[in-house]
Amino acid sequence: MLTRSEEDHIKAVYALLQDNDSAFTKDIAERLRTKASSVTDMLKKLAEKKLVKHEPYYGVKLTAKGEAIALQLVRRHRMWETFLVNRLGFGWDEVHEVAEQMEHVASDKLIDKLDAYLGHPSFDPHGDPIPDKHGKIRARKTKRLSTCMQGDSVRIAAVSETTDGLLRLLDSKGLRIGSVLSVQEVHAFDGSMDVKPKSGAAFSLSKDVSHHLQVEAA
Amino acid sequence: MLTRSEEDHIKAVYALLQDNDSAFTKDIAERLRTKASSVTDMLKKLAEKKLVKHEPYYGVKLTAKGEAIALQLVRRHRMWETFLVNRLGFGWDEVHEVAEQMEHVASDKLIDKLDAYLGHPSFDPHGDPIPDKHGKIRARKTKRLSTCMQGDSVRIAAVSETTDGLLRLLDSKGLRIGSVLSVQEVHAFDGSMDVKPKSGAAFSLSKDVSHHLQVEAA
DNA sequence: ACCGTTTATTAGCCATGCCTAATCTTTTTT
DNA sequence: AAAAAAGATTAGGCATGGCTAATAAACGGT
Ligand SMILES: [Mn+2]
Ligand SMILES: [Mn+2]
Ligand SMILES: [Mn+2]
Ligand SMILES: [Mn+2]
Repeated sequence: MLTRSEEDHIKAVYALLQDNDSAFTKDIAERLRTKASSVTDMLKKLAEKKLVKHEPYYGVKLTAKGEAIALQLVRRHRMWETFLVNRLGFGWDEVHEVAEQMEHVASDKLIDKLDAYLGHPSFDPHGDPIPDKHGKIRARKTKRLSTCMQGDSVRIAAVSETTDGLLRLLDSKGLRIGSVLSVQEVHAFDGSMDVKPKSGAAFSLSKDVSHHLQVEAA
Repeated sequence: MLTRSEEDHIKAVYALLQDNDSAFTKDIAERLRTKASSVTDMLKKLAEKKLVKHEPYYGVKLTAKGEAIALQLVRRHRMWETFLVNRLGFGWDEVHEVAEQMEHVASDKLIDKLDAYLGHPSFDPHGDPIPDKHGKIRARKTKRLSTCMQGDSVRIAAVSETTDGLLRLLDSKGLRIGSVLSVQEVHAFDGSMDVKPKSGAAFSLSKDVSHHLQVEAA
């Protein structure tokens, strides 16, 4: 059995490996709001348990076993977020912290039953895919809104960074998963972007925001 | 914020105080599957936090603050059990361990929403009352089936000891919360009891079982 | 009233997970 | 190429929550 801290470290490594092919001590520490030295200690322990491969000074990767655990945690996290939003009526900006705790409840039967109860959802409230019980994730071809060009018409597929501030900002602009936007103009100066929703007036999104929106062709 | 271990100790003290007016180190240790010396350490810590009153060698009681916390934990535990049985379809003999973990998820909003989602249940799947958000428990006048006499007609109100074995035994006899029984005969020799359900043939219950059934007049 | 048994506490140890400060290594800048 | 900066690891310490063994207190039976 893994401790909560071990689980959180594995999940952090997994998350960082989505963007780069090695995860670094400093970034793990930042994600977990802890210190680099603590992370080094934990990486050593996880390496002994054969859950990560740690090349000191050169970063860390997950073993197959470690990745399977990470996927299970991601599954639990996103499943609980879905429950909280779809069943209990939480806002999508309110669920992250609670799911961060619930994901550590250890019971395979619980997650299987929850999965059925929720109707085997494929995506969480932030548009992120929910791995199935074998860890399989449905592949999608998405890109960041910030990489789109003038004239592109796109649908918001997911919000990649789960900070409540960003989610509330999207709420205030009426944006949600599934919203369709056309890119009117991209400003070279600050990377901001003018977009127009299907119905309603165009408005501007900062690069900070567009960078965190995953979109697919509409 | 309390740790999981602190919470479990407070809950154990609360549970023991239901039967006696002081809780003892040995019994707390037994309930938590830990050692008496570990309990002593924890009681000292909880006493410093003003959650218990500990008279060394003479047992421990809860302060008002401690009791409020215990009631909140009991509320969470029973609420999650209700969710697991009523919504996810778990058997009443399968939920204790999982609820033991879920009760430590700290979020008042979560429990309030869950309460509403479940329709403000007053009792958990074992017939135990669920404290309301202020810690109020609906009082009932119940007694152990083992104290009943020949001729008494009673309704099963709660199963006081939550061990899966007992629950499965009750399942096998077709007994559940709300079942009505009449006491046919009490055998002095072993304290066993012949009971007859509303419909069906009479059968015998050992004292071990009747001791753990809380009943009310039918 | 005493003695043995039960129960509780204390003393001392250990693993875990965190920290700061000191010491590498690697990378970047000059 | 050397110096500086950034990043990582190691060394050493601390709080938590366990444990066993030793000791102390309370209780029950004679
Ligand atoms: Mn977590
Ligand atoms: Mn999410
Ligand atoms: Mn618990
Ligand atoms: Mn219960």
